[in-house]
Amino acid sequence: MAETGLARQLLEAFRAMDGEVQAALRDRGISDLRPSHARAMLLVDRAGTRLGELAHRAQITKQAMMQVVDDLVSQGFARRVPDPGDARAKTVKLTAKGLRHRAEARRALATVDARIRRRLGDRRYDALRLSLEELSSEEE
Amino acid sequence: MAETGLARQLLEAFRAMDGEVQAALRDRGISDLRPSHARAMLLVDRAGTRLGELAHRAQITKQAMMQVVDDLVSQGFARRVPDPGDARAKTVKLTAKGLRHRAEARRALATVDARIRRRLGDRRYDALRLSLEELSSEEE
DNA sequence: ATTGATAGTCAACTTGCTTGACGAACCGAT
DNA sequence: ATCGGTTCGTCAAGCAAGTTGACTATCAAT
Repeated sequence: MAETGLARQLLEAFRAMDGEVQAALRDRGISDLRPSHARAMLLVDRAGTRLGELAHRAQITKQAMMQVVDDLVSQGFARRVPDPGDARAKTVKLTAKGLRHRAEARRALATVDARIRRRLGDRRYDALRLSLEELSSEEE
Repeated sequence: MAETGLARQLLEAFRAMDGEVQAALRDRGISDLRPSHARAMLLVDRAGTRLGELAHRAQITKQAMMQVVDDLVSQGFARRVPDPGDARAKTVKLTAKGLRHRAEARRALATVDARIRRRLGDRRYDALRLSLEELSSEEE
């Protein structure tokens, strides 16, 4: 009866999960970090990572990543330090506060993933992951 | 190595598919209809459907659906006709032009879904659908 | 020394939503 | 009959997560 296309179903599933992630973050006392910002923090290396590289990892433009990093910086979770080897570049590093938040965020994300894994069972969860991967990596 | 969370993977898969849908629409000469608007058109009954009902079907607020319908109306794909039985209400109906476009849009969406079904195989496609449904319908 | 690519950034815009506030019409009970 | 609450569409504003375009400073290689 729904006759919903696959695309919409993907979006709905994402939104449902994103809601769960937000709740999981709140449960851990992290209310100042949206899921998207939390996920961005996971991409930052301990030694610092350049903006462009972060953008590449997140599959968004560097300008978009700039705004995310701007937010993280203004919240005191990250700072930009000049790259020693390249005067154009700056590496993004997490502050101590940022690292603490990231640890919690990582756990929150893992919790939600684990909950879903339990809900679907290992076999179906893995199958889902694999199918999604195939959907994403499609170029013609 | 990716260590991407499931949520992000869902979003990426959605974006990939949405891109394919847009391309499929363009291939059929429909460049004035974004995927989201195309999907909204599919929700309109032939006899006309109320705004609130459309919003309910699309799982968005009526205000959000208003904007979609505004667009469709200003593009000449739909019109608002007063509901005979309720002076508050208006039903949204597709124009002839809207119906033609919808037919094409429906084919475009079906084409993409079918392509994915072929790519994954019936078994995996159905499993994917089922898993996604379970992810969406989760309340606690 | 020039020339072209690369890193970050500023600004403006887009898409697909949300929340809040309303007036007009409807409906059920008094 | 009419009052109070609910529902319908709507106006207005704003937000989240992106995009595109233009620009500067630096770098790397000829």
